Amino acid sequence: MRIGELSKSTGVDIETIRFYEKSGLLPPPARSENGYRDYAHAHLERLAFIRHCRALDMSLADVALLLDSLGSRDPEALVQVDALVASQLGKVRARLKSMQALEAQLVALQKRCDADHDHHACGILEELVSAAHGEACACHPDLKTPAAARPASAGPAGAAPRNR
Amino acid sequence: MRIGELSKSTGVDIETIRFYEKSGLLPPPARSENGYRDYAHAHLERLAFIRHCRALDMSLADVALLLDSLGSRDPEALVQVDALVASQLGKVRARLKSMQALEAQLVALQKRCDADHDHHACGILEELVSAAHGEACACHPDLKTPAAARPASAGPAGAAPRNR
DNA sequence: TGGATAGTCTGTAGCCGCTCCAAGGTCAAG
DNA sequence: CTTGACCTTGGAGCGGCTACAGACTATCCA
Repeated sequence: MRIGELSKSTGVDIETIRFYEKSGLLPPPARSENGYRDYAHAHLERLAFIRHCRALDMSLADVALLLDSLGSRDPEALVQVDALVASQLGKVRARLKSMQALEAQLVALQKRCDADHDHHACGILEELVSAAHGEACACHPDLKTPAAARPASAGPAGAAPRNR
Repeated sequence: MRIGELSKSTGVDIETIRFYEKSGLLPPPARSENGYRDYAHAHLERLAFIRHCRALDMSLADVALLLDSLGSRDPEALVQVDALVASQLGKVRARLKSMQALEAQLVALQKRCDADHDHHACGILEELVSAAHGEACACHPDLKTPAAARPASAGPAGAAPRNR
């Protein structure tokens, strides 16, 4: 099975497949005489597994961990799998919460604009500017005091720019 | 106002401030004799504006657009602002939807594991593997046929790995 | 037999939005 | 006079791809 076939049957881009190989997630396949990669069925399975995990928004590092657990008979590995899924769920829920706050903020912003539609200026920009002044704003009431120290880790539910 | 002060009063990391300057979002401030950056109040406002937009999960490119609109009296710019907020809301809602699907999938996965706790193997891994086989799985029923062509743009609600 | 087209190879660079580091300059307090 | 806090520049690194360039191979049709 050549890389194009594998790509088509999994829906994973060719470049991405090679990228997975380079990063050690997908073992290097055999090569046919012409140097083309020659994948076995196991590769397809493994690749599908990877994509399934990625669809669950796991990091590639986490996926690598799972793949290790897959191979081992070690019962401790299974505990790790449990923990990984739980932590993943936690992450997703946290992000979900902040996205919901975000949605509300955007809706507020949009309403503000509709309301001001006949006036001389767009309410949205006014709103964003007044936020910059540190005044209370419809969409971001919790940011009233810009000088306040931010919680060191994991910002408020108000969806701070996500870092790595 | 030196960069440290600005950083403290906005909660924005010093490195990030310099990064914004480099990328043209924050205009280069005056310099005092020793070469230190010397910010005016306008910079603080602009920086707060940027962070507010980032908190709404807008891209820096979008923020740059908004900042342009801020300066101009052009009524067309305001239409653009409208559109930008609307599209942002659309993006957030789409992502929200896929995150919710994702949550459900993870919960299903977790349940599967609890159920199998006394058995010889962890249900989670079995589940993920069976997904790789293309069998129906509790958490990802829409991925039954891996060979099926994927919708070209914007994958199913099932939260495919997000691209740019 | 030749040429077009499609597939594959390697390697490198770019994207976003930061974040961190090294190596040095500047300044106030003790 | 040293210590320590602050500032400067430039460059590299993160994750997870994505997009090249330039070369080779394979397959088709005339």
